[in-house]
Amino acid sequence: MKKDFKRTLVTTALPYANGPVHIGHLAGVYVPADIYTRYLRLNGREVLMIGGSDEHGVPITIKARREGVTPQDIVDRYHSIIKESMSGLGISFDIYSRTTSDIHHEMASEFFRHLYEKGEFIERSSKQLYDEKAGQFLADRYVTGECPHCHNPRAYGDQCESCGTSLAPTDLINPRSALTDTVPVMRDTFHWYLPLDKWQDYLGKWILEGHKEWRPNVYGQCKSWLEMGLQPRAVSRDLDWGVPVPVEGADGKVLYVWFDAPIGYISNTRELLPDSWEKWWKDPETRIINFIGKDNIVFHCIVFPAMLSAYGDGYQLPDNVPANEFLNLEGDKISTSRNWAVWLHEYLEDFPGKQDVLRYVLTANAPETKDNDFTWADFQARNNNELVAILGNFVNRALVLTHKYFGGKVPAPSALQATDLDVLAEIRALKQSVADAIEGFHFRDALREAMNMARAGNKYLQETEPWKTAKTDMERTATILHTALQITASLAVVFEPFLPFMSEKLCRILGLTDLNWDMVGCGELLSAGSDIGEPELLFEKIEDAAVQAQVQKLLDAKKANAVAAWKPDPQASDVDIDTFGRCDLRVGTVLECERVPKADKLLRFLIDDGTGSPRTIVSGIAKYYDPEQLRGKQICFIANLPPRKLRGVESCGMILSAVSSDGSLVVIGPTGPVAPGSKVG
RNA sequence: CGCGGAGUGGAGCAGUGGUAGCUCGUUGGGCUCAUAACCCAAAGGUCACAGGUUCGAGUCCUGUCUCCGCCA
Repeated sequence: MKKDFKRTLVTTALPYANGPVHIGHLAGVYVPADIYTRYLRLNGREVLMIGGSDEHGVPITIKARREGVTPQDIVDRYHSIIKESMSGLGISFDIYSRTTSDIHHEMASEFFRHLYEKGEFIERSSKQLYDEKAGQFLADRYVTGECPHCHNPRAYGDQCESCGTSLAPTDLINPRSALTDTVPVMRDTFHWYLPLDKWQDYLGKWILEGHKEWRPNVYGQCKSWLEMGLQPRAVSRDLDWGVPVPVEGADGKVLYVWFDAPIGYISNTRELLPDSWEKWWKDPETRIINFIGKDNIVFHCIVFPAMLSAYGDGYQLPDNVPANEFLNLEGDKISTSRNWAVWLHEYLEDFPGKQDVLRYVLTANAPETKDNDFTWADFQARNNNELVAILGNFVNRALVLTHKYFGGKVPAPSALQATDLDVLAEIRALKQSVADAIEGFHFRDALREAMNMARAGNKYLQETEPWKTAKTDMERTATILHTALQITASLAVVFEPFLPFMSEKLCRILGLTDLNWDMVGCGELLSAGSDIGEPELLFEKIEDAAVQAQVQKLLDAKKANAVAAWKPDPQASDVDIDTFGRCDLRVGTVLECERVPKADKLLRFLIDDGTGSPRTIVSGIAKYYDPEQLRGKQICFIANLPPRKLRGVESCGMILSAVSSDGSLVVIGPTGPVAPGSKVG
């Protein structure tokens, strides 16, 4: 830290309350923020960790409409899931509140009014598309239509995902509302804008000159925005869900969710500390750190600082904004709407008592410099090969040996040898590395250095071999185990920010209380003669079946989602009766059916088509039917397709089948018996 | 199209001018206190591609390709 601040305020991006929290949120924001906060507390620093749900905005109203409930129902549901699951993972918020609270509405409202009265806003009118059936204005992305450039029929009002062009909703050909699929109309409206351009020089100097130490992704994106030139940004919306705009003539208008959400950091602080909240926001001795994901960079580095500066009254700007990149899942990007995610509340149910495993994996593989991938195979490997094999095993070795040779009491050491002094010195050096890494927001490095302490412990036992000295020299054995136990105690402390559940358990076994960072590396943490509890395993192996079940769960979810999203193909263009009549459709009886050798998908049929000479048809449906299932059945086929060779077998016609929403396939046949060769039409 | 980030041994990731690293996996050896765990050693990379600057480039410059974000 460049400057010696008195206290630190840690804020965490407010999760949007239209769904539960998943591993992407955790790896990006909450786990690193929690490590940082716990570390500061362990150092006896004055620190607050502020969190809460972001409960306004259009997507919540849409979800509510789809489910036929109120927006309040939606946010109540997800707020409690999020709050409970965060607590279950040991994310140690000092407060986790919500933006629908009275105090937040009051605070956000007052914030707007103050800026309004100071003349910090400009008012602008505009034309915007309006959905008459839904009775609301449409955000850009809720208008779809044909792209004027590439004529993709499913372009969004902000961008065409087919050709990548940025669009305005009014550019679209045949625009439709994504809410009701009706044709929107143009209406006049007006909004208040925060003129960011007014803060261009101030923010530019603050970031580009004052905060070169910010992460490259954060600094780079700010630089880019500043160089393009800041533009006024709307801070209100035409919507009935949110904080009402508190001025005359603003009926039907609410604060834009991005305006009110960051104020949530302040109102939540105030809710926690009604009398002393101000020193956390307005005292230059307070260091503010915003933990966020990369999608939030401009709001936290440009928009919110501009809001705070416009307000004045001593509000402090963040000292750092450590933004992480994104975490992918099994090679695909995490998506709430596609249900491609590992949900925290489900993880806690599926893996009870394994909170630290998730914390460990998400930290060890945190997307600090680029998008990273979470896989269940990696989750299992890190648990089994690192937590169990390295950390758990070292602690277990030390505890078991103590019970075996010294009846569960910390043995008194004699003179320490070079090996003993070396390993303790190494622990102290690693402690410093961990501290430096955490203070520099390099949590992945910090965790690795902490694990190196356990590695050093294993190496120490390997080199000193107390199980051998126990046969000849109990005094030496006592010294070795005394040292090994001190290392174990150091691990209990150093891992507290990362793996708080393991730390608590180990402290209980060791009888360690009142943890403090200074305890790490101390050679006399556990005094000779004190009792050590029965050894318990800190981590246990995770079997293949458990992770396979998780992978299967993901695949099932993906499939279920595809089924839910399935719609029949649109009707094809008209065809005249003569064209149709030229298709010779007939019924046949399956005489023989067998797999085509060396072809996974093909079945070879011999069909009685009434002509007396059986017809051969090859069909690519072997994945859906066993040959026996179709023998003797009657099926429909097209008789007059030109013969075609498939895997060397000549196929005379095509068997008709239907593909269902879940991708399954069913062969089409008559509902009652008919003569082979009967025409279909 | 624009802007920012990223592309490194089998996997996941560090590394911003000077002999290419870490964790896991693999192979060989050692140990046996420990959850078949631990310790040692080895194999394995044209650092996306093509040019350029430099005595020297994963690292700087130019171009190309691919992925992610800027829209909740």
